Amino acid sequence: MAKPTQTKPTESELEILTALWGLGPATVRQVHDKLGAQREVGYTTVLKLMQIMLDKGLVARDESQRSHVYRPAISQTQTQRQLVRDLARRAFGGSARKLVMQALAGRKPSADEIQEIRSMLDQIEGGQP
Amino acid sequence: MAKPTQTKPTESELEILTALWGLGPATVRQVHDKLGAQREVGYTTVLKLMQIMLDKGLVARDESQRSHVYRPAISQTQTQRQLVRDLARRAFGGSARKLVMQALAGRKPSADEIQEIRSMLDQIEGGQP
DNA sequence: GATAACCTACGAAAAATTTCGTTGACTCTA
DNA sequence: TAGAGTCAACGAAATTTTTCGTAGGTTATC
Repeated sequence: MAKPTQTKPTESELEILTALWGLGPATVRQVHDKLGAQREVGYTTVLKLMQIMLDKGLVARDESQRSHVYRPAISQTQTQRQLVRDLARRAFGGSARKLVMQALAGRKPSADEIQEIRSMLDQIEGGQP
Repeated sequence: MAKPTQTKPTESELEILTALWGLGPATVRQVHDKLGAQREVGYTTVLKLMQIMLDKGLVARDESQRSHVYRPAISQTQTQRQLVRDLARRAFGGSARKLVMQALAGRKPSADEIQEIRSMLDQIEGGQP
């Protein structure tokens, strides 16, 4: 059989993954604190979610300490790309281009950011003549 | 009171909205057929969803015909921006820039598309000196 | 060594979302 | 005008996601 088709994280699970990607390996409490900065959420709620994510294979953990240390088990980049593709499909009729346009239009990127994006475009262009 | 904070469409609701934005005013059947091209889904399921969306104010409808004609009641652009912002927050630690980079990297945009994005960047840059 | 603080596990409720069967009515066609 | 096809309404089940209380154990503190 091929790869078991990566489970798509729910919204809450995604928030936790993002926290973990940002923090690196972390305990439930650390994740809870980080999320708490954004919104109200109980400690055991986060714990339970992370246990569920363990089952699903979204995270892994080190149990050698009393406070288990969790880490992401799926690639940040791959997950992000899947999500972008998904949003493009669901809300932009499949067009990632339109999504990008909208993301750019919706903000007011600084000159630096624009420069960065230009570089990326250059790179794409140059890399695939 | 201010605006009632636009209800965030669920995933299914979003697919329907996208269909409606694409089709223009349309009947349940038309939407159902359009969705059916992408995935399996029952007619009454779509009907029910659209009725719920009517309640939520996500769509409006013209009941003067036997087959009611639905149309989106929220702005495509505004909704898309909100969704992008939301995804940026949940999956990219709040950075729309990273989201854009990922969207660009994840595809292989044609030269035309790249050109289009460049133009957009020019416009942004020029418009806000 | 009692008490407080903290941790995991777990069950289960609560809430949100999705799905579909059934009913009663209207419309078209043979 | 009988029958087939279509439609909206609605209730309710099924499923998924989120939330939290409680129990039982470990560690730190007084």
